[in-house]
Amino acid sequence: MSNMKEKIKSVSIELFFKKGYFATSISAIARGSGIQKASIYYHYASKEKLLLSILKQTMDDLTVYLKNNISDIEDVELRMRTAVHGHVYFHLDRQKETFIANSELRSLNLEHYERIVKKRNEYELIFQDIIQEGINKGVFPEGDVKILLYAILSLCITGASWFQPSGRLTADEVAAIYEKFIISGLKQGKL
Amino acid sequence: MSNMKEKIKSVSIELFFKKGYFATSISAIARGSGIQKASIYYHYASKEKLLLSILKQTMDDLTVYLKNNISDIEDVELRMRTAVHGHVYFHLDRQKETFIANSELRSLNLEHYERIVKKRNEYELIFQDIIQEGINKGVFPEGDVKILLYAILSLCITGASWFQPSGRLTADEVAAIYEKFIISGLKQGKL
DNA sequence: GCAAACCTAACGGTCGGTCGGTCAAATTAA
DNA sequence: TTAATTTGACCGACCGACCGTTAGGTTTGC
Repeated sequence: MSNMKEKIKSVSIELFFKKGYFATSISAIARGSGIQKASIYYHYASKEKLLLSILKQTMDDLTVYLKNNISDIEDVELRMRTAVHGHVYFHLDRQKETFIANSELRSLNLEHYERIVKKRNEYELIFQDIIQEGINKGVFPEGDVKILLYAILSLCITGASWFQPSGRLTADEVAAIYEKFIISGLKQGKL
Repeated sequence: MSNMKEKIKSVSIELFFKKGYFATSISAIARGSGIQKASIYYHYASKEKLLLSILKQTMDDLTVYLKNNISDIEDVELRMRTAVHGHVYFHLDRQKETFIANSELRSLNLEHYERIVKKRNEYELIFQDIIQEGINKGVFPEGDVKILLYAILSLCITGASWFQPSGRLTADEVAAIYEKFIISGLKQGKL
């Protein structure tokens, strides 16, 4: 993997995050990368393939990260805590990519869209299984698993949109706050 | 206000919601409205003014709705409950406009952007005041007001992105669930 | 000397926006 | 009451700018 290919990707992440996919031109990406726009096509077949490559990598990294985090944790509550913490942390740590992954899905064509959604579903299923197991074992009270799932995931995801790395709280601190908040909510009572 | 002007706006909301602002062309809006694209400019001075008009109206309606809801409620906890419930309900009831208002802010130029952000800040301040008053009066425990605020607002807002009006839950039911969840979280303990 | 990495130049197409004109309905003037 | 004029709503044709993309030539490092 050449340096320039990575450079183009990181410049694209910056611009897609700030302006959005459609509002970002290939020329702007080229300008930011210090090359001519035609040269982009030596590294990426099309603008959409460039976006796809960002989304694909982000989703893959996210899933691997989650699996590694919870793989050898037996206790359901602790597994949930760890999963939430990691979820938040990843979304804050890689704020721009995850924001793009959530806002530019619709910019993909149908085939690519379905490829990414499939990955996202696999990721969500891991969370859903933990919640369900928690309910089955009586650790969490009965509740609407789907609503719980979406509430948890979206709460953490939007955290990424206001979080400022230079702010007074670190990603780990925010993750800890959210972890506590969500576990409280989960154990609180019927949602 | 002519019929066609409203028609153009509602078609735009539909398209901006589905495809995004930049991915929606004036031609497409015209096609959906049953007129030629030149005629759009009889009703709106530019594409961006059209977007601005949607965002402006949505934000104004949202603020009026909130103020009306909580105006004569003395008890802080009840005021917070009502505010949250109304916030969620509005975002579900007018799902598409609120989604656009949150995703297409960056599509505005600086001047228009600041106009809308100012409105949003006013809205958020109402919430923040309720939280702060609750803390002052000891109804809610000490906590980071800003983080609480953003957690609450964003949780409700993202609800609008997965909510399906034809689904098994009504907007009011979802609002009730979120209301309970958030109040629990607020009263739970230090965030 | 060869291939990877980059360039210049240009392509067709679409974009937001403008222009002058049409045409029925409303308004005014006779 | 009718003729003349204005107005509101819209259209078809067109503009320059910019878009993503391609073709083909040039440089650079091994």
